[in-house]
Amino acid sequence: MRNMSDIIEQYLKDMIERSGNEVVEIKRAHIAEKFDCVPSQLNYVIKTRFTNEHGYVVESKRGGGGYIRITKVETHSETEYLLHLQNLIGESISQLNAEHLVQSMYENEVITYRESQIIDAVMKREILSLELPYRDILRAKILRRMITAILYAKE
Amino acid sequence: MRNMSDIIEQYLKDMIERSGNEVVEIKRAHIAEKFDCVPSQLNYVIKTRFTNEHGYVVESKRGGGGYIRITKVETHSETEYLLHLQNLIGESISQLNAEHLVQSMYENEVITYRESQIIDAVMKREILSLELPYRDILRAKILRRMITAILYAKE
DNA sequence: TCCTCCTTGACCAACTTTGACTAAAGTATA
DNA sequence: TATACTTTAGTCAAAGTTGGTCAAGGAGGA
Repeated sequence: MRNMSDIIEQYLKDMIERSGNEVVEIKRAHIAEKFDCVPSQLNYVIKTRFTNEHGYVVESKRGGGGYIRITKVETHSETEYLLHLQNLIGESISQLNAEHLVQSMYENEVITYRESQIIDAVMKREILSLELPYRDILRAKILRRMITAILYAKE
Repeated sequence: MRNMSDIIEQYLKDMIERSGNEVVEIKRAHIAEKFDCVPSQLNYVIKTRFTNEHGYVVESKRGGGGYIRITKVETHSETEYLLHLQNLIGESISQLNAEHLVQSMYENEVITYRESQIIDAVMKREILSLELPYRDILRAKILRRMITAILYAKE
């Protein structure tokens, strides 16, 4: 018995998968009606579950014929995908965004579950134990370096 | 008549067993009501009887649709070894010693090559970028936490 | 008695739902 | 065109729903 946001998240991900893992285009009000919730709940779902760090790109348009389009980031080229993530990290990253990003790597089968657990462990603010903003900067440095290790780990 | 905590402990363990010795997901308030106790008693039971050392992993989520999930993990043969290493690390460790230790885990087939590369990446002094002795302390904290992740990674 | 473990509740933190208000884009009309 | 109206989506903060922490006090045994 999950909550509405989880259900909508799953519904959208199913749609994306059925579309051949590419893209889904919805009408906000239509989905809201289908699940009997307020339209802005869709914005909440998107903001918390379909961010860049999660590996999605969201576009939208208002007015007549408006839409929300969610595109899953291409991961055909693993190298390109990882470089993209490193770019996303930049000089600083929050724990939450880092975790989203790690989850994305796992879901895209770029890392194993165990690897995701190992990486997540280091992302915790209580482990990095520095004051902001230095903590987020250190986290970014570590995460970028770990991704580099993944990129070049050839046995 | 035993105490409430023991009863709840048994109840949860029975649930886990009935699930095929795997996992149980509960709502804190619901169990509290069932046993007519305050919700925080569940936290006490979990903290004293379902720890990692006991062989359980506990996850939870707050807010609507919140839950507490308890998963039983089988203790590997290398558990002793990893606990020993954590002991060895202590409060502080140099880059060199850390690398030796990671190498040892790899040679003992407790981690994969890729995992060793990922862990090594974070051990570098230029990544941790703090002054001594804080750098060695941070490294120890990170390494110990990563080993914990390996110890209790489900799946 | 003393010590350890258990129970309880006040306070806190995280996550979700809701709706009023806002902004943008399309459409009709003067 | 310019303007007004309609149709969408976006933002934000308040309220609601869970679980977490901590410390004080209680119960029971050595």
